[in-house]
Amino acid sequence: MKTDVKVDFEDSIAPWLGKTVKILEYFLQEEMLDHGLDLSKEQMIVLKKLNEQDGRNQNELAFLTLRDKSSLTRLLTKMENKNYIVRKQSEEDRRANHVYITSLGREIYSKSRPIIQKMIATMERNISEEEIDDMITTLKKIQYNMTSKKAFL
Amino acid sequence: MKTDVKVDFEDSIAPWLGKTVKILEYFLQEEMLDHGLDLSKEQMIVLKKLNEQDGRNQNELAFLTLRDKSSLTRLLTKMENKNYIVRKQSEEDRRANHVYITSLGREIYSKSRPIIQKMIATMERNISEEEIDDMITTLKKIQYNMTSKKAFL
DNA sequence: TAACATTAGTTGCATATGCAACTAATTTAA
DNA sequence: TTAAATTAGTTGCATATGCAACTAATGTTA
Repeated sequence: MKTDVKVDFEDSIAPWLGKTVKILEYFLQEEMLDHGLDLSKEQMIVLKKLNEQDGRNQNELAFLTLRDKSSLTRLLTKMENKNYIVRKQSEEDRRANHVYITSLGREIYSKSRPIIQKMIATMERNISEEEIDDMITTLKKIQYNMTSKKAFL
Repeated sequence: MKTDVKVDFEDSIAPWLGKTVKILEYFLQEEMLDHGLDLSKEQMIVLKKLNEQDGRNQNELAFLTLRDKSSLTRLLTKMENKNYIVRKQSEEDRRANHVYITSLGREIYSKSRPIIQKMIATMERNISEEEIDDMITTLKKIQYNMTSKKAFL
């Protein structure tokens, strides 16, 4: 008989997820500082998305990075001040800005990659590929549960 | 042959973890607002720890909640202003403050519990207990990897 | 016990964040 | 084609956060 949902927060995945992510964030932050990189993890994610596909507009970037558009606005402003990106008003739709990564942005981004790889190598040490795949599968299920409309009925 | 660590960020657990946690945070935030609860998730975690054991000092609370002590200072100040907690200077060590949850704090905390339970029920829907336990096991391994000193050699 | 080191907590400075209200541009409808 | 609705982005206001430098109290040690 295991139809009931666990009642105690402690038994659920939630606090474990939160704690793990926090630990990863601390690791990343510290590594960034140690390497003298003037780049927050949030900015790094934006650079990553732009590196994959340049010229997206802010709406797309906000969606892709799971951020409120106002938060993205300010993030981009800081990145623009550091010359990591540039905004260019779209000619087809003057409300929209295309966002481009600069060569300095690419340089900084490429410097951050080894840090990410080190983090991944560290966290996945002694964990089998199968275990990792299983976890990703479960995470996807959770994401589906949280975002599908039926969940809220 | 699977001794190599995955090189691409996309294949690793990290972004899945980050995204899942963000989605959970959005859910929680929205539910709190909908229920008219003047309580952030961070404040909720503090209340939870105090509800378990009252009178801890700020250092302990910062450690338990994985927060910088300065961040905790400000969190507590806001909570004190809302009369959810009180600080009392320790008589044995006048540098330290004991932190106590008030009756209003307990009331607010108990109102938040159904929200947490709803979140857990939603996220764990159609996920077996075994799957959940496996995930927690893997999360613990990751936490160990990130915090054990050997990881940094 | 006086000098030094450590510890608990606070504050300045910088970053990131969400919601709601807003502007300006574009699209839809009447 | 003009009015209404929608959309992209910005800004005000509030929260939360880390690091480094700081104060005050306690502990250590010479």
